[in-house]
Amino acid sequence: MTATLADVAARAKVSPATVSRVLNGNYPVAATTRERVLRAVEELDYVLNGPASALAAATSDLVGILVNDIADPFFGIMAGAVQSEITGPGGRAGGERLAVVCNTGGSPERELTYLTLLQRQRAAAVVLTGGTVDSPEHTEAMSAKLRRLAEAGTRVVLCGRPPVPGTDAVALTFDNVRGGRMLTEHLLALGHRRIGYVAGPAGRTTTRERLAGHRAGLAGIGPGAVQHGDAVAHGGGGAYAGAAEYEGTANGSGVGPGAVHVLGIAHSAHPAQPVGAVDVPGGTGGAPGAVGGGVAERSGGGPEVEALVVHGAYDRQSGYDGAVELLRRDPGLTALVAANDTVALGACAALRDHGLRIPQDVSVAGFDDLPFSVDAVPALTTVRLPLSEAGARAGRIAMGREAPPPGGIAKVRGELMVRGSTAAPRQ
Amino acid sequence: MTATLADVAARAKVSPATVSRVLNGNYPVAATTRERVLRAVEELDYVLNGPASALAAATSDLVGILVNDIADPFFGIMAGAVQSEITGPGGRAGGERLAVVCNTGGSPERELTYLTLLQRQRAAAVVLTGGTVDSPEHTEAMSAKLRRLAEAGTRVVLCGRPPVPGTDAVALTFDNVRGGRMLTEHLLALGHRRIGYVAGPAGRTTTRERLAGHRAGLAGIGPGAVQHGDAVAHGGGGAYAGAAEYEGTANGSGVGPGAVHVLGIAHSAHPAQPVGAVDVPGGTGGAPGAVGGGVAERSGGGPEVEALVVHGAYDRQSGYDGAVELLRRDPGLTALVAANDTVALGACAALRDHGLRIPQDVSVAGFDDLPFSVDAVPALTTVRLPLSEAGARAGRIAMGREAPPPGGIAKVRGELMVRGSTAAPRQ
DNA sequence: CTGTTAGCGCTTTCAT
DNA sequence: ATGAAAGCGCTAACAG
Repeated sequence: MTATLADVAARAKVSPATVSRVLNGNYPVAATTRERVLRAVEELDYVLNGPASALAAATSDLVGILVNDIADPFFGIMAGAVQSEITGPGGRAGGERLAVVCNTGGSPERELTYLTLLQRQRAAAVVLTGGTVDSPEHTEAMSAKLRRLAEAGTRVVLCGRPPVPGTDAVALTFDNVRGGRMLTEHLLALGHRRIGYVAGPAGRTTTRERLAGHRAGLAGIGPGAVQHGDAVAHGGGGAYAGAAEYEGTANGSGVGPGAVHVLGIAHSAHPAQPVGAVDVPGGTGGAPGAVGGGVAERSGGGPEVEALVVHGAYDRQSGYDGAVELLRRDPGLTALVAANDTVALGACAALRDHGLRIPQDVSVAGFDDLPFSVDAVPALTTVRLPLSEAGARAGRIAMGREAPPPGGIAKVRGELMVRGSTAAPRQ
Repeated sequence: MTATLADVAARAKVSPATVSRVLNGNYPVAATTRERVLRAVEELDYVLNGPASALAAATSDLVGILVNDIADPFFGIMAGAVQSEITGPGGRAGGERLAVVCNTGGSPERELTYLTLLQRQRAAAVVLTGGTVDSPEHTEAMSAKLRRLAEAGTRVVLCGRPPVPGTDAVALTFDNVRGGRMLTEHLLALGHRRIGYVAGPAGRTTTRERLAGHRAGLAGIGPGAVQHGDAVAHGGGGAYAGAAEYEGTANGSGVGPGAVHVLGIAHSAHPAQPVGAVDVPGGTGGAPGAVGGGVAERSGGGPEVEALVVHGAYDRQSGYDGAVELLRRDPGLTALVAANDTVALGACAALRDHGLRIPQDVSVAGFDDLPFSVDAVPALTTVRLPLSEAGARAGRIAMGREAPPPGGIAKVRGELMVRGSTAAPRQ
């Protein structure tokens, strides 16, 4: 019923091979012949059979993009950027490449399943975005799977995810540790000493990294401990650049024009009143990225700082619940750091519902700098991640249009955006 | 290099046919044989060749999802919902179906191109989300393309998009007209008479529909003109149900428990000072969904109401620019309706930058009720669209797991969410 | 520059 | 319940 290449060949009075050559355009064909073929294609309304083409050529036009949750702009922005780069001529028969977006919900099993499915499709490339479950088993399984994909000729790029040992998958990782640290150091510099932290789901790389940054900040670890000067003023879009000890390949957009270099000055912290982390009751059900959620952990903030940490999903509800819980644990806290902007918004809502003003009573900080964050009232202090740029770069690398970073790993930095939601604590 | 079905067959000492049958599981195979085959698959780390399978079986596991902008949660939410429904066993060899998300950027050409690409892949189904360019040419081209896809066995479902005449594609359309009207009637009922409207890009279905609703509201057209009672109170999540004259299949989530039936009462509008629509200068460049943007149109609000309409892209910047422009045209306006929530947020920012308070000085309303809208300060009055439910339904229909609505067309209603951003005008 | 000839790896009658 | 064999529609050597 549907026209085939042979039909076109017959109508154009050429061989199937010639039609194929015209369509793929990678082979010299006489202009007049090409004309004839193209006309036949038109007349027959012929559309190439993708599977047949892929089978014969042993390659496909499909590019897989793994995301935890496509409804979350964090992933949507990256996926869109990847997609914009894989697009354009280059696929078979002059066609474009198609993005297969796989929603894993953060589940390790689904990640693996989708990878198999993409392998089955003989995907040209696969881009894995965002964090993942942080366990040796999953890492091992992932490693094996990615190795197999690579063997089969599929290019693998990680975007916003830690490198996978044992593979040569290119990794564009976000420097979450540094970002988390900048945020907390910013708050410490403002004078905050009782800082709550609404973390993401336990057992995930992003959660762990950001939390580690927070703790490093609290502990005033190393020469990088900072004190802000002018950049502390809120309301603007102040930029922050870490000191030189932060290694890693910097992403081009990491440092704004108003960058402020900071010095290593240790903080005297509030006398400790150690508090173990608690989980947010409820609120994490069914949320994408909600994994585990029952793991309590001890604060690593050292004896001089008070640590208040709760875990929850990467969603608004968890932010709300987490803030409520933290307020219960320490009604005197003066600042809240959230796992990301969405969580921060939820936390803001909880604070308001408790009659607390932001930032007069409690400062709030997020992470990611999603588009809506600047429109929060007050605008959210956060760490801007160059999601779009990173996604685009991942896409180009996946297409072989850009050389991978040296060593196959690039650490992409975020930029501290100091805005209205953080200020010095009262009195 | 990669193992093939034949390799598995050899190792399991059966014929390729048997391996195929085991893998696809739609055929009786002796338990012991199956065991043997499965073990061979394991041992060889065999992964089915998708293209070969699709070629032989003449079907694929791919489902296309067309979106204007995957980075926009409006589309992300729908795409995610579609994806969650097409997932699960049912594809070839027990594998799942894969979602091919195509970012059209709102471009008609790209819509058509992607449809061809999906046809080439012999996609099992295609779901087209959101509005599109509203021209006879594009509709005609679309119609032809969809017809051809349907002929080739691809199921086509429209989600949040008007039906395409000449096709039997199932359409789940949003009742944007009604939503737009509810919003404007809500403002009129509050006492507003000088209402600005920041519309989407000219020439798009969604823009046209929402604007038509706005104008219908202004004109107090027909028996459906409304006056709100208790539901007007802001701050809550009041629900609104239109009068019975609204035909169309109602979506289950369209009407909340607190629905208020309204009566046909005409509004006396402010003496007219007709103002033609103007375009937002700049700000629409490169934005997804930005199409045209240079088309001026006359107000259709009738002689008794003052119409202030500007067009722009569906993004924050357009909202900002649009509000600035409207304020310039009429510094005395008391309310602003935006094309969607994102645009509304931009408008809010502009108002604040002009020293205007929301809602005391100017009321603002959006459309869609995206997740962040409730966290705006004040929370945004808007029309909630059941994006997730609609997407899920579209997915099920595309999979043949749910019967299409009678006539192949269902009108999905939005729900008016009255919140803090709208109030009675001053004095 | 164009035609011929083999497959690519799998599914599916049709036998047995 | 299993095997044999004939393609599915296209590409890619290899001739010419």
